[in-house]
Amino acid sequence: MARGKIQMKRIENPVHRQVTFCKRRTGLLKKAKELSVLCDAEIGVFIFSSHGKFYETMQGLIERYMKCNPLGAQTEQPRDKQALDLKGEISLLKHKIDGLQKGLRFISGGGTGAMTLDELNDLEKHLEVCVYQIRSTKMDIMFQEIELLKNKRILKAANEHLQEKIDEQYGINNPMQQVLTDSQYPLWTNIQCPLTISNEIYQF
Amino acid sequence: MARGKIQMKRIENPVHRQVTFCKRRTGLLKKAKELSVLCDAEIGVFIFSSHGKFYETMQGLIERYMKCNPLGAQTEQPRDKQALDLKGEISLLKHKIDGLQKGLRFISGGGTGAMTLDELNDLEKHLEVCVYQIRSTKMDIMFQEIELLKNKRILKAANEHLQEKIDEQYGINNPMQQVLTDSQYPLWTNIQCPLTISNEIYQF
DNA sequence: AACTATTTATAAGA
DNA sequence: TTCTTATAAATAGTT
Repeated sequence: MARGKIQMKRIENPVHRQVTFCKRRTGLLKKAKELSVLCDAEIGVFIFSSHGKFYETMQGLIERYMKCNPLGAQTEQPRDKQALDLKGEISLLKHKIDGLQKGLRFISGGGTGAMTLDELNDLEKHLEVCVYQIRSTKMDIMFQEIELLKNKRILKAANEHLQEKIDEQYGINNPMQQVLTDSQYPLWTNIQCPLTISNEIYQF
Repeated sequence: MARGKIQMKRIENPVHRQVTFCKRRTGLLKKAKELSVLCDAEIGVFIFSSHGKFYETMQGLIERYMKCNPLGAQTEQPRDKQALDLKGEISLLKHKIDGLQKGLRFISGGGTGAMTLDELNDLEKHLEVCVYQIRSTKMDIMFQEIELLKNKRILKAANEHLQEKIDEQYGINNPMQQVLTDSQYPLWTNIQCPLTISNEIYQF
């Protein structure tokens, strides 16, 4: 938009493309923030660069990215920058899910019966995969916790109790570890494992 | 940005705010499209106006909103405009969910164990509510279909078969209708009903 | 919705 | 990345 027009097509020169990406990303986020402030709207933007790097912003979080608002009276101050980023990412995801739910309500409210069963099934399956992935991560964390206990040789009895609980829920012969590391879309359509795992497992 | 600067704060005059919202929304979507085309990036934007109206765009779908791409070789041509809009909304939701999944993978891949169990549980619960809402809509549709069959007095046997199937899955004494119309967040945390319902129910 | 005077964004160069 | 600057684009106020 300056010193000569450019064609609206992919910039082939990788250096130019990267520079333009940087500049325009900043511009887009600024515009999003302005729209949200001026018009009292909720805006979400998420950006994946061609290399897969992930940028995202939503309403209040735009501030952080745009360096206009230094967090202010945040409830807690994580130790390192990575933790801070992850906290931010989690907030972003939650906001995105909220947006998703709004979208769903919009559709359902607009015209009941307008969505076909097949379409609903697709949506459902997508969400199931989301839940499944979260559950996998949860299980990975739980197994890590257990390993930690084992290695430290503390709370031996507690450890056994935990292992027992897991065996109870997932079956002793269930090759859970293998299943959990498969992050691709599963082929089965019925997920029958319990949706939540009691938090008491972490009260030891 | 023209004929005088404006303050970066909420526009109090509702008419001005609405006009600015319209103009800047268009501008934001255009910028998003340009960034995605020029830099080969995946961009998602979703906008809720203060009045709650829902606008959204993601990469390929920006075209439709910006009227740069008249759908082309689409698989089917819905009869009325409303149906077209809903198809669009559905696609948008699917894309958003895809984005969500990418975000999840990004987080899990980045630092395993960096997310706490509690945070994962929160995410999981949110998604469960999403799935639950979809399932509710599915059930509503199924009950409608059954009512239709009843009223038309056709395929009486088939109807009974369908009712049987549903009773089988959800329990004859389960007050499903009442549960389904409650669209607020449920208080229970374990959803144990089957995640999918066989599509054969629609092959009659 | 249009128009247009200005402000803003940004392409190219450093 | 960051800065500069000439120019293209966006848009605030007006019609």
